[in-house]
Amino acid sequence: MPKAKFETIYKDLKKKIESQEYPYQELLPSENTMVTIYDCSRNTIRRAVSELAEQGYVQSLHGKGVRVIYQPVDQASFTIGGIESFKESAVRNHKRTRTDVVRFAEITADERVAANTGFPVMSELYYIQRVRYLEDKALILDINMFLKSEVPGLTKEIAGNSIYEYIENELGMAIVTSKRKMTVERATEIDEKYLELNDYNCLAVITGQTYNADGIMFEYTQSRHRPDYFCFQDTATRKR
Amino acid sequence: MPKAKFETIYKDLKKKIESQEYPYQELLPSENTMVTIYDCSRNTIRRAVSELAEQGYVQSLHGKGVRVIYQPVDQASFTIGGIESFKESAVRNHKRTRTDVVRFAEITADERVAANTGFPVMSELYYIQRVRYLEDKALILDINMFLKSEVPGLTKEIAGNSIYEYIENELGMAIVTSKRKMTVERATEIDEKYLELNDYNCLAVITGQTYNADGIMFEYTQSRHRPDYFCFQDTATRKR
DNA sequence: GCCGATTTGTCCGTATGTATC
DNA sequence: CGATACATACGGACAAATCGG
Repeated sequence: MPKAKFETIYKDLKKKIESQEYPYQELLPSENTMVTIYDCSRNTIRRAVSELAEQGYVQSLHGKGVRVIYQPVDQASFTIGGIESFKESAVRNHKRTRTDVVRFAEITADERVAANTGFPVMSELYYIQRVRYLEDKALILDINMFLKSEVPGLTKEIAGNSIYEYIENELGMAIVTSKRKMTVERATEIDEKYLELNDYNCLAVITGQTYNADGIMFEYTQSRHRPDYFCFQDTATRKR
Repeated sequence: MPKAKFETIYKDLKKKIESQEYPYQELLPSENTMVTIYDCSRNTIRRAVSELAEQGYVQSLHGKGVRVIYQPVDQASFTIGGIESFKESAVRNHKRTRTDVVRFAEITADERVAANTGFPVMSELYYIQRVRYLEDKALILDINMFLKSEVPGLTKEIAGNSIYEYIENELGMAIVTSKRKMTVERATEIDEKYLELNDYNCLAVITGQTYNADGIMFEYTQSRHRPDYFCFQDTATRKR
């Protein structure tokens, strides 16, 4: 799958860092050393390393070397700076999951929907509400809208499994960029109906817009999370 | 300030996108065109564009061009995928701010603190609690710990202004990487004492570790936000 | 403090591959 | 098929930071 050279190098380094062959706070081999190890140009090494830096695995220090700053995490967490589906992150954490589709409809975007989601007015959409269970606990209420023209043939059955799997494998569509916004909102009746909130009166809400490889926004999602099982991770680098 | 060529190009493009000279959904000039515009190599252009893609401003489409996917935001928001201080984001949004330092102490990290923060046991630390006001509303309770050896001479007065300004301008230290974790937590008595939570019983909590240019973790922060004024933005790209 | 070796940062020119139109 | 546009890769040059002698 990774036919690009820099990517195989990236993955190899990442694996060695995660297995602590290159431990926390140590320096990676120098770029010139890695050039001979991987038999490639310095630019290719630099590309792989900068990808690692983006993901918060390493930090490069001018004149000194590239230091590993990755520390293994214990807790189940969502998305370390990438796009990952519910199912994928569950598998990564070895958890049992279930999904209930509580609503599946086809709608046309009116003014209000368009303003909220970013879809053009009059877009034909699938509207889906799902409850996500992890180890038999209802943790997430997902509201998805998909552009019918881009994601044709969506069914309730597919929604019960993994929509992303369908989109990528069946439709062969590449998902590229996702813009997300995290807020905390008051619980609604719907939330209380489907999720066990104990006595929390609010939820963590992630709303997102996803673009495909044609630059078309084809998905709007709102993920409403039960507060005590929610964790969102992120790495940032300062722009001078 | 931006002495690097790719960075001036990056900033110029960013400005043109934000001012909608290059509007949403349009294509940027092709790489070869920009090579003649900015009088540089294609690599330099690509570097600038890939930076924009990382920040969610554009998306490049193989064989077609580079599409603008930036949309202006209305709401006051914190950090669009970067490291930004409270003061910086306030200024960016043209808001009036105030900071109350409610606690300023020097402590030594015991086992428990070390385990929570990631500092080594026995580290000498500054411990700071601050309440942040935006337009006279108490929005954030900040708990900071700084490594004394890396951030010497910190005072209550500096904490009342901007610690990052002190670190970067006075100490000349470069802040590079920040790892953050977002969760939602139940409100504590301290939270209720300092923040007006209305009847929210939880808060948005961002905990983070910051590394300087030497790869040393010099800061641990916990930012406890009043839910109704909290927004966190993020852009992700899918790794194939 | 200076000098040289090492290491990362920036930039260029070029070649080739691949997707789009 | 050819032209255009982005993607990957190479090799080389010089700058800037770090470190040891």
